[in-house]
Amino acid sequence: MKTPQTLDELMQRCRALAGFTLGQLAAELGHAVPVHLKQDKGWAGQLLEQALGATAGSKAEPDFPELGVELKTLPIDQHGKPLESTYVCVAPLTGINQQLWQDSWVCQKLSLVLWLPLLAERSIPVSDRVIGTGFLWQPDSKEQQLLQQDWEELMELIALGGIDQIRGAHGQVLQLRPKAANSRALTAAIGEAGQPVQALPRGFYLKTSFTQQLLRKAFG
DNA sequence: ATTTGATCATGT
DNA sequence: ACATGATCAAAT
Repeated sequence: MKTPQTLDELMQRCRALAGFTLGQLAAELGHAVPVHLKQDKGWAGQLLEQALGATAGSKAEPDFPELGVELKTLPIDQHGKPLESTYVCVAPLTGINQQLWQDSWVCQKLSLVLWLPLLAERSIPVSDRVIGTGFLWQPDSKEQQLLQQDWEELMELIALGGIDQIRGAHGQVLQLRPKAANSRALTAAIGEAGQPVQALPRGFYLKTSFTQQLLRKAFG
Protein backbone atom coordinates (compact mmCIF):
# COMPACT_ATOMS: atom_id res chain seq x y z
CA MET A 1 0.00 0.00 0.00
CA LYS A 2 1.53 3.28 -1.12
CA THR A 3 1.71 5.96 1.51
CA PRO A 4 -0.85 8.75 1.06
CA GLN A 5 0.66 11.97 -0.25
CA THR A 6 -1.87 14.37 1.22
CA LEU A 7 -4.05 14.61 4.26
CA ASP A 8 -7.13 14.46 2.04
CA GLU A 9 -5.94 11.25 0.47
CA LEU A 10 -5.34 9.73 3.88
CA MET A 11 -8.78 10.75 5.13
CA GLN A 12 -10.46 9.41 2.00
CA ARG A 13 -8.81 6.05 2.50
CA CYS A 14 -9.80 6.11 6.10
CA ARG A 15 -13.44 6.84 5.28
CA ALA A 16 -13.44 3.99 2.79
CA LEU A 17 -12.60 1.57 5.60
CA ALA A 18 -15.50 2.55 7.84
CA GLY A 19 -18.08 -0.18 8.24
CA PHE A 20 -15.86 -3.03 7.18
CA THR A 21 -14.95 -5.74 9.64
CA LEU A 22 -11.42 -6.73 10.52
CA GLY A 23 -12.10 -10.07 8.88
CA GLN A 24 -13.04 -8.42 5.58
CA LEU A 25 -10.01 -6.17 5.64
CA ALA A 26 -7.68 -9.02 6.58
CA ALA A 27 -9.01 -11.07 3.68
CA GLU A 28 -8.35 -8.23 1.24
CA LEU A 29 -4.82 -7.83 2.50
CA GLY A 30 -4.18 -11.56 2.62
CA HIS A 31 -3.83 -11.89 6.38
CA ALA A 32 -5.10 -14.63 8.65
CA VAL A 33 -7.26 -13.46 11.55
CA PRO A 34 -6.11 -14.57 15.00
CA VAL A 35 -8.73 -16.22 17.20
CA HIS A 36 -7.95 -13.77 19.99
CA LEU A 37 -5.41 -11.02 20.49
CA LYS A 38 -3.77 -12.47 23.58
CA GLN A 39 -0.63 -13.33 21.68
CA ASP A 40 -1.12 -10.73 18.99
CA LYS A 41 -2.08 -7.58 20.80
CA GLY A 42 -1.01 -5.18 18.11
CA TRP A 43 -2.64 -7.10 15.26
CA ALA A 44 -5.52 -4.76 14.53
CA GLY A 45 -3.36 -1.67 14.75
CA GLN A 46 -0.83 -3.08 12.35
CA LEU A 47 -3.54 -4.22 9.92
CA LEU A 48 -4.96 -0.70 9.83
CA GLU A 49 -1.49 0.79 9.41
CA GLN A 50 -0.98 -1.33 6.35
CA ALA A 51 -4.42 -0.56 4.96
CA LEU A 52 -3.79 3.16 5.23
CA GLY A 53 -0.23 3.01 3.95
CA ALA A 54 1.72 3.88 7.08
CA THR A 55 5.45 3.50 6.65
CA ALA A 56 7.18 3.89 9.99
CA GLY A 57 7.05 0.29 11.14
CA SER A 58 8.62 0.10 14.58
CA LYS A 59 10.71 3.19 14.04
CA ALA A 60 10.37 6.09 16.44
CA GLU A 61 8.59 8.21 13.84
CA PRO A 62 5.03 9.34 13.17
CA ASP A 63 3.07 6.80 11.18
CA PHE A 64 2.86 9.26 8.29
CA PRO A 65 6.09 11.29 8.49
CA GLU A 66 5.32 13.50 5.47
CA LEU A 67 1.98 14.45 6.92
CA GLY A 68 3.04 14.54 10.57
CA VAL A 69 0.12 12.29 11.42
CA GLU A 70 0.06 9.65 14.14
CA LEU A 71 -2.45 6.82 13.73
CA LYS A 72 -4.16 5.41 16.81
CA THR A 73 -6.81 2.73 16.82
CA LEU A 74 -9.29 3.24 19.63
CA PRO A 75 -11.17 0.16 20.86
CA ILE A 76 -14.71 1.09 21.90
CA ASP A 77 -17.86 -0.69 23.10
CA GLN A 78 -21.29 -0.48 21.44
CA HIS A 79 -22.00 2.77 23.27
CA GLY A 80 -18.85 4.40 21.98
CA LYS A 81 -16.95 4.17 25.22
CA PRO A 82 -13.20 3.46 25.03
CA LEU A 83 -12.31 0.00 26.31
CA GLU A 84 -8.66 0.70 26.95
CA SER A 85 -6.27 3.50 27.71
CA THR A 86 -4.21 4.67 24.74
CA TYR A 87 -0.49 4.11 24.67
CA VAL A 88 1.42 7.20 23.54
CA CYS A 89 5.17 6.57 23.83
CA VAL A 90 7.89 5.39 26.16
CA ALA A 91 8.89 7.65 29.01
CA PRO A 92 12.54 8.72 29.11
CA LEU A 93 13.81 7.91 32.61
CA THR A 94 17.26 9.51 32.40
CA GLY A 95 18.94 12.48 30.79
CA ILE A 96 15.84 14.60 30.95
CA ASN A 97 17.08 17.74 32.63
CA GLN A 98 14.77 20.64 31.86
CA GLN A 99 13.29 19.21 28.73
CA LEU A 100 10.49 21.41 27.47
CA TRP A 101 6.96 20.14 26.93
CA GLN A 102 7.06 21.42 23.37
CA ASP A 103 10.07 19.22 22.67
CA SER A 104 8.72 16.10 24.35
CA TRP A 105 7.76 12.94 22.50
CA VAL A 106 4.31 13.12 24.03
CA CYS A 107 3.67 16.60 22.69
CA GLN A 108 5.03 15.75 19.26
CA LYS A 109 3.14 12.47 18.95
CA LEU A 110 -0.13 14.05 19.99
CA SER A 111 0.18 17.17 17.85
CA LEU A 112 -1.89 15.55 15.08
CA VAL A 113 -3.63 12.22 15.57
CA LEU A 114 -5.86 10.20 13.29
CA TRP A 115 -8.14 8.34 15.69
CA LEU A 116 -9.72 5.22 14.26
CA PRO A 117 -12.45 3.81 16.52
CA LEU A 118 -12.91 0.06 16.42
CA LEU A 119 -15.94 -1.74 17.84
CA ALA A 120 -13.92 -4.28 19.75
CA GLU A 121 -15.76 -5.67 22.75
CA ARG A 122 -14.20 -8.91 23.86
CA SER A 123 -17.45 -10.75 23.25
CA ILE A 124 -17.20 -9.93 19.53
CA PRO A 125 -15.03 -12.35 17.57
CA VAL A 126 -11.93 -10.57 16.26
CA SER A 127 -13.00 -11.20 12.69
CA ASP A 128 -16.38 -9.49 13.26
CA ARG A 129 -15.08 -6.35 14.92
CA VAL A 130 -16.15 -3.31 12.95
CA ILE A 131 -13.98 -0.42 11.81
CA GLY A 132 -15.52 2.93 12.69
CA THR A 133 -15.23 6.43 11.28
CA GLY A 134 -11.78 7.88 11.76
CA PHE A 135 -11.32 11.49 12.74
CA LEU A 136 -8.42 13.89 12.90
CA TRP A 137 -7.58 15.55 16.20
CA GLN A 138 -5.30 18.33 17.34
CA PRO A 139 -5.30 19.19 21.03
CA ASP A 140 -7.11 22.46 21.72
CA SER A 141 -5.63 24.85 24.25
CA LYS A 142 -7.48 23.30 27.16
CA GLU A 143 -6.42 19.77 26.22
CA GLN A 144 -2.88 20.93 25.59
CA GLN A 145 -2.79 22.49 29.02
CA LEU A 146 -4.03 19.35 30.77
CA LEU A 147 -1.51 17.20 28.95
CA GLN A 148 1.34 19.58 29.63
CA GLN A 149 0.47 19.82 33.30
CA ASP A 150 0.43 16.05 33.78
CA TRP A 151 3.56 15.61 31.72
CA GLU A 152 5.51 18.22 33.67
CA GLU A 153 4.45 16.74 36.98
CA LEU A 154 5.36 13.20 35.97
CA MET A 155 8.67 14.21 34.42
CA GLU A 156 9.64 16.15 37.52
CA LEU A 157 8.98 13.10 39.67
CA ILE A 158 11.07 10.98 37.32
CA ALA A 159 13.93 13.48 37.26
CA LEU A 160 13.93 13.75 41.06
CA GLY A 161 14.14 10.01 41.58
CA GLY A 162 10.50 9.51 42.49
CA ILE A 163 9.67 6.99 39.81
CA ASP A 164 8.68 4.29 42.27
CA GLN A 165 6.06 6.59 43.79
CA ILE A 166 4.33 7.01 40.46
CA ARG A 167 1.32 4.85 39.80
CA GLY A 168 -1.31 4.89 37.10
CA ALA A 169 -3.56 7.23 39.04
CA HIS A 170 -1.01 10.05 38.96
CA GLY A 171 -2.46 12.34 36.33
CA GLN A 172 -5.72 13.81 35.14
CA VAL A 173 -5.49 12.80 31.49
CA LEU A 174 -2.00 11.37 31.05
CA GLN A 175 -0.70 8.50 33.13
CA LEU A 176 2.57 6.62 33.53
CA ARG A 177 2.37 2.83 33.51
CA PRO A 178 4.70 -0.12 32.91
CA LYS A 179 5.63 -0.69 29.30
CA ALA A 180 7.76 -3.79 29.22
CA ALA A 181 7.99 -7.43 28.27
CA ASN A 182 7.28 -8.30 31.91
CA SER A 183 7.67 -6.98 35.44
CA ARG A 184 11.30 -8.11 35.61
CA ALA A 185 12.46 -5.99 32.68
CA LEU A 186 14.83 -3.20 33.65
CA THR A 187 16.17 0.00 32.15
CA ALA A 188 18.31 2.86 33.42
CA ALA A 189 16.61 5.35 35.72
CA ILE A 190 17.27 7.84 38.50
CA GLY A 191 17.26 6.72 42.14
CA GLU A 192 15.97 8.47 45.23
CA ALA A 193 19.34 10.12 45.90
CA GLY A 194 19.89 10.99 42.26
CA GLN A 195 22.06 7.95 41.68
CA PRO A 196 21.75 5.70 38.62
CA VAL A 197 19.48 2.73 39.22
CA GLN A 198 17.62 0.10 37.20
CA ALA A 199 13.85 0.36 37.03
CA LEU A 200 10.85 -1.03 35.20
CA PRO A 201 10.43 0.73 31.83
CA ARG A 202 7.36 2.97 31.68
CA GLY A 203 5.21 4.50 29.01
CA PHE A 204 2.78 7.39 28.78
CA TYR A 205 -0.87 6.52 28.28
CA LEU A 206 -4.01 8.59 27.74
CA LYS A 207 -6.77 7.75 30.17
CA THR A 208 -10.07 6.49 28.78
CA SER A 209 -11.95 9.46 30.23
CA PHE A 210 -9.82 11.72 28.03
CA THR A 211 -10.26 9.76 24.82
CA GLN A 212 -13.97 9.52 25.54
CA GLN A 213 -14.10 13.32 25.55
CA LEU A 214 -12.40 13.35 22.16
CA LEU A 215 -15.05 11.00 20.82
CA ARG A 216 -17.79 13.19 22.23
CA LYS A 217 -16.31 16.26 20.57
CA ALA A 218 -16.09 14.45 17.26
CA PHE A 219 -19.44 12.69 17.25
CA GLY A 220 -21.54 14.29 19.97
C1' DA B 1 17.86 -3.85 24.38
C1' DT B 2 14.35 -0.63 22.72
C1' DT B 3 10.16 1.09 20.38
C1' DT B 4 6.41 -0.02 17.75
C1' DG B 5 1.54 -1.98 17.86
C1' DA B 6 -1.49 -2.53 22.03
C1' DT B 7 -4.67 -5.88 25.14
C1' DC B 8 -4.81 -8.99 29.05
C1' DA B 9 -6.07 -10.00 33.66
C1' DT B 10 -5.86 -9.19 38.40
C1' DG B 11 -6.84 -6.26 42.32
C1' DT B 12 -9.79 -2.95 44.24
C1' DA C 1 -17.23 -2.54 36.68
C1' DC C 2 -13.12 -0.41 36.13
C1' DA C 3 -8.33 1.08 36.25
C1' DT C 4 -3.73 -0.29 37.26
C1' DG C 5 -0.11 -3.15 36.72
C1' DA C 6 1.46 -7.01 33.71
C1' DT C 7 2.28 -8.86 29.47
C1' DC C 8 2.86 -10.47 24.10
C1' DA C 9 4.93 -10.20 19.24
C1' DA C 10 7.36 -7.93 15.46
C1' DA C 11 10.68 -4.67 13.82
C1' DT C 12 14.88 -2.37 14.48
